[in-house]
This record gives sequence, structure tokens and C-alpha cells, in this order.
Amino acid sequence: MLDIKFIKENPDLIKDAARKKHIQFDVDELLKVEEQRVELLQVVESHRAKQNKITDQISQTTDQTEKQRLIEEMRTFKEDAKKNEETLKEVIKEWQLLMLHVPNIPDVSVPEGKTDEDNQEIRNWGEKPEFNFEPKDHIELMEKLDMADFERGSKVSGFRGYFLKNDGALLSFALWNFFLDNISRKGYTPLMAPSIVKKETLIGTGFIPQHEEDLYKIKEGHYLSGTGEVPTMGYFMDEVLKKEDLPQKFITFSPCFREEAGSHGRDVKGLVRVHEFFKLEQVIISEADHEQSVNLHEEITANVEELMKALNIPYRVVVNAGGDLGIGQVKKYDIEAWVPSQNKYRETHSASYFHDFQTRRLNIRYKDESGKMHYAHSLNNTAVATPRFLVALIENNQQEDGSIKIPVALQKYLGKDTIS
RNA sequence: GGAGAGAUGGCUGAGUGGUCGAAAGCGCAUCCCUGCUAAGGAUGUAAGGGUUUACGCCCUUCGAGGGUUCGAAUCCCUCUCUCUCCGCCA
Repeated sequence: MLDIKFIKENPDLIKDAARKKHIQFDVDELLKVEEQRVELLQVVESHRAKQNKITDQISQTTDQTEKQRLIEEMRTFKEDAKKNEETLKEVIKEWQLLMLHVPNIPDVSVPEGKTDEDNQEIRNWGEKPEFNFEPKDHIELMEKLDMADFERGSKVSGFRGYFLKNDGALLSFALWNFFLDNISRKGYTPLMAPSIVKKETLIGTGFIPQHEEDLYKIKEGHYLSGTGEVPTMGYFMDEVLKKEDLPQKFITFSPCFREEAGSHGRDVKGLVRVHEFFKLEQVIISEADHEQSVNLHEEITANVEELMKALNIPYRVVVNAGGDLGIGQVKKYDIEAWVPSQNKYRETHSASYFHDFQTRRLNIRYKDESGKMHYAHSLNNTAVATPRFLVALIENNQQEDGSIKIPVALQKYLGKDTIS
């Protein structure tokens, strides 16, 4: 959500934001409704002011006849206002719905483009492994080593179901601990967050109304969150924070659930795209300062790159094109790990910042030194998402005999140097 | 699942039909006193919105939504959440 004043003063910026993000939004329609809203508001408010005045008179009048007369007067006076009050309510409803669809302004450095194919690589790291044998994909590798069971996964859970078994399970725990350890050490507060979340948190973070179809709805008003970002942002919903307590940095662990609506033909096998997975997510609530947001965005990206390097997984960082940004994102980097079996980089992490888009919807504010209220800024990035991350880890470290070499940094977390 | 209690400003907490946007305390801000990193005193201090060059004026908000009433923090209904006791349970 953006400030309506800002929208009124900069309609062209909104138009351009919608264009760049390839989002349909009619700013003029909103401005028309806004005009109606203010106009009606003034009529209704002046009527209410009069009403309040008479009410005061009634309470102060000692003359009983006069009192009765005023009360009679109020009865008819109230009737007159009813219609305007009701119209105003409807206009506000319409206004609120439109406001939820106003896209946030993408940063000037965000490249033009419609889809993730237009994302631009800004750097890459690591040597793509050269195998002197035919590399296998993670499915084959994991099944051979009894690390995963996909057949029973779909028997029990259905499409995209999976079991992780033996070292497949242990490797997941090792990764979680590795990332949690290293990132919490940087001052991020470990948090285990609920996955069952209320609708407000999803509206607040921008997943509803835009992506409701990708959420599992479990009962009226309750959903399974697709990311720890949602409950972590909800953590401070409707709160006023102290400036000196910012930034708040979290490393959140949570199960994540995604319908994957509209992606039925993609990544149908294996662990790349599943309905339920686990994620450690970095979430930051910071001061309302663009420069600080930018710096923290680089920080949460660097946190991951550092650990990718420690795990010796070749990756690249792309800056996402306008069309690949969510409605609230100002800028986004994806970190993509090299996947040998597919001979391409696949997204394993996604780092974005939102300015006050989410905090405005969630009503997360802080007071500065002069006592002025501000909506905070928010950012987030994946730390590690399993089982998808296993794909890159396993495939890049496979040996000719089908065993998996464990990167040195991870060995102490798994307790061995090879899976065989 | 059964029974009961509750939800008030940044926080704690009074307030059961008009004088309440709301006592008191804490916290915070400014000033005074003191002169040593203590204590005391004074004043101020909710948010959002409309309007205004500005001072200001006005509207809304006491968990959410409806209702009763000339008038609701206060009465009624629905919902959400919290707490206590019982039951069940990893």
C-alpha cells in the first residue's frame, strides 16, 4: 500500500510502475474514487459536527420542554444523513480495494522486462563442475543412496509428494543448522514461526489479493503460509516500535506450503518444486530510510553468498526485471545455484526490499527522536530452502560412483565427509 | 469440548448512558533545582483523517462488526483473541 497523498501527487509514477511491473492498474479510476471519497467525507463530517453540537446542547439544557424539542429535531436530522453515510461506506470499500492493487514503485536500477527470462545477471561465482562422467540428476542419485522416496511420497501425499530418508533427512537438518548457525551469529534473532496464518498477515505482506490462488486455505480466514516472511512480518503487526530497537533482524524457520497453481507442467519430478518444504528466511524491519534499505538488501544477499561460497556451490546473482517483481517489491535479487543435470542456474534464494509497502498494510510503525511516527521499512531473503537446495548441493558434489562429497564447511553438521 | 472472566493510549490501569479522547502511574520530551553520574520539582505527551498560508477548527477511533438511544468506552447481538478451572492431548 502506498500513501494516497503520494499517489495523488505522483500519478505518473504509479502508471509507470504498473507498466514496468506489467501489472494492470487504473490510477485514474482510483483518483476518481478518491475525489468522491473526500467530497462525501466533507459532507458527512459537517453533518456529524452539527449533530454533535445539538447533542451537546441536549445534555446541557435544563429546560425540559426545550430538551424534548431538540430531541425531536435530532430524530429528523439523523434521517437526512443516512443516505450520505451509506454511500460513503460503499465508496470507502471500493477505495480500499483499489488501494490494495496499487503497485509499489520499482527502483530505477530494476531492468525492464516481462518475465524472469529478462532478469539480468550481475555477478557469478564458482567453477561449474566438469565431470569426466555423465552426471546424474538428484532424483537418481538420491534414490540410489536411499535418501529419498518419491513413489511412496506421491502414494501418501499425492502429486509432488516426497519422503526424505536417511542421509536425505540428515542432510536437511545439517543445512538448517549450518545456515541458522552462521546467520544467527551475525545478530539475526532465531524465530520459529507459525505457518497457519490469518488473512490479515497475507494481505499485509502482499500475497492477498494478488496470489491467493497459490495459498492453501484451511478454513475461513486462515491459510497455510508459503513463506516465513508472512508470520515474521505479522509479528509486529499493529505495533509501534522504538527507533533504537531498529533494525529488527530475524532468521525464521518455518514449514512452507504452496499450491503451485499454474505451474503444473513445470518441474514435475524431484525436489525442485514441491507443495511443502522448509525454509530459513531472513526478515528485517528497519528504519524508513532508502539508503539503509539498500544497504540491508545487499547485506542479506551477501549473507547467503558467503555461505554458498563456503559450500562451494556455483551460483549467480540476477537482478529481477520489472515484470518479475511482486506488487510490493522495490527491487529483487535472485540467487541461482548451478544445477548440473539441467545445465542451468535455478533460483534458490530471493532477496527483496519493500520500503514501507508492507508495513503500511500491516501498520508497523516507530517513533523517531522528535516523536514523529513513521512506517518502518521491510526486507527479506531466503537463507536456505530445503529440499530444493539439496538438488544443487547433491548434484554439484556427485562422484562417478554415485556417492556425494560433503563440502568441508558442512561436514561437522552432518558428521561425515561422504554420503555413499 | 464444558464453565467462567476479560480486551481501554508507547506500557500498566481507572472508568457502567451526556461534564470522557478518556483519571492515576510508568515511560518519553523540555525546563528548573541540585553539582557529581542519585534524588526532587514544573510543564508537555494517543493515532488517523478533512480543512486552513498559519494559529486553529472539525470528524473518526476505548479488540472487530452490527444494533438500541437525541447521545455509547459504558446497554444488546455476532465474531476474534486472551486468561482461569475442568476434560482431552504430542
